[in-house]
Amino acid sequence: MSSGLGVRITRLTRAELPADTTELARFLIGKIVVRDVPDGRISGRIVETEAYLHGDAAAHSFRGETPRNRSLFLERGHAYVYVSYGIHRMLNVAGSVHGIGTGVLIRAVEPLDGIVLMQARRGMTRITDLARGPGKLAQAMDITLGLDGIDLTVEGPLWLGRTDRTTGEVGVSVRIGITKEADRPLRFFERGSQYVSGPKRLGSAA
DNA sequence: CGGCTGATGATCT
DNA sequence: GATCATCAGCCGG
Repeated sequence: MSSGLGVRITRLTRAELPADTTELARFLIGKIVVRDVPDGRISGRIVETEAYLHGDAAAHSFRGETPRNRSLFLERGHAYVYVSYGIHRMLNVAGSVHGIGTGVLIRAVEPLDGIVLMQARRGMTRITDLARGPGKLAQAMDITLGLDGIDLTVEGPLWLGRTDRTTGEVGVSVRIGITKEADRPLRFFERGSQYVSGPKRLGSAA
């Protein structure tokens, strides 16, 4: 915010997170990602997610645990951050119990706090383009590999919260940018939000 | 806005 | 050596 207090955000507890990964992906719509950096707070309201499940050929965990995807196998509520296409970082929330690899990809947020910081990091000003897409989101919110594996339900540099604002109707579609298991309805988004990525035919605009 | 393409480098086979 | 859970830029409508 440019003046006064930021948005009132309370931290989510692990117990609040649905134990089913698909339910978690839907639950996270309207919740808040908070990134506390030395310069201040960057936060955004989640408007788009995708679930990646156990036994799902599109999931990074499908072929078992490796050094990269290790965090996916942590208990739900931990961060899994990885590098995509050699350049973009992606933020996921692990969704299952220790030893089972599932997760929710956070694809887009509506900027709340720290918009000036996001604009500086993104090198552009248009609010609707700051975090519309997982790579843009990570760049705007300074999501680094150093955050991989941290617990998002405790105090720290990156955590999940909620506000008292009500969430709009949640739409469902197929996931974006994958070829395996591409027909499963595992993408969730807030209908009508201007901050959602992807083609309009998937319902991203109203 | 939709469609296409090249960039880019970590990861795993 | 192949494979990407993407993006910016460019083009046409």
